Amino acid sequence: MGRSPCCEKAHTNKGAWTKEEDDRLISYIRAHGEGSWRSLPKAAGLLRCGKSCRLRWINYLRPDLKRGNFTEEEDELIIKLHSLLGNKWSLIAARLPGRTDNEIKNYWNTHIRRKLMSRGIDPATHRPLNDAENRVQDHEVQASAAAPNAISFASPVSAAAAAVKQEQDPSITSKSSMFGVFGEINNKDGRGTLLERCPDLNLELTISPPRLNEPEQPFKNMDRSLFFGCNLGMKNSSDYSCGDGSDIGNSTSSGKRNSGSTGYDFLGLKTDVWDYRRLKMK
DNA sequence: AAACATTGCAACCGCTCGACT
DNA sequence: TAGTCGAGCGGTTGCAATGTT
Repeated sequence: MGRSPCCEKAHTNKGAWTKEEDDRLISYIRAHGEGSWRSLPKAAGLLRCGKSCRLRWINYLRPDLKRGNFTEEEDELIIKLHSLLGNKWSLIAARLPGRTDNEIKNYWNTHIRRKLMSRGIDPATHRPLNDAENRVQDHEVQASAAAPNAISFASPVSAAAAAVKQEQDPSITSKSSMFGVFGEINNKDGRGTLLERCPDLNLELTISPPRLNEPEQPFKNMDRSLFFGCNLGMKNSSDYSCGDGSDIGNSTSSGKRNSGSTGYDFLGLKTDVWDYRRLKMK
């Protein structure tokens, strides 16, 4: 038995929204609030899919949206956030009040990409376009790590695939870390590029400790658990080391282990593993 | 003025995840 | 434990607006 469709497609409108539909949606949400998108269209008298209503509200009708052109400051902030987060548009949007993920995504694809290209910067990697030396060879890494030195939120599947690849091919280094933090810090002392690149950027990430009793062998449970173990490429620095989870899976460890500890010390918080899903923007 | 090409963005689609039963 | 639902996300598409020839 398959999952039921989100709406009866035969009886729903598609395409551009009319003024009347907008008014209906606005007045319904004003009266009843957001949520229950599945039942909303019927209750509001709209011949639309609930998903479509949600999108229309979030991306266009919400009263707190900031319309109009992006400012230069917003441009730069988006670039910085993208260099750190990759194509995590919702996370980027969370740092830009009044802007939506869809809007930022479109803006990135139409304006900022071109802007970076004109500066000679690869928008995918945030490195100079002719910086061949820095090209990452592993395809899996390229697909999931939009930005070297960036935190990647690779899927468990691709992470597992990377792990298998790494086991099969020892030449694949920690750059293709299965646990989703890619790239290396290229500073001579091996410290802090990630933070130094954007010293004025306040991400205010809320990081919670890992769940207790996290499975010790993540491979057995990879579809349910993605570990945000990481070394941030700072494997030679005791200041920035943290779990990359590789020892858990008996793979090559690329993280520096704190002596006498059962885990790594990420930002001073000792832990075995991190779950990126618990990383939330304030 | 017309035809064609390009751009920008709203909307859709498919997928994933957490919650619930 | 497995199935289902509701919600959210990122990639892609379609089309109107605009620019160019």
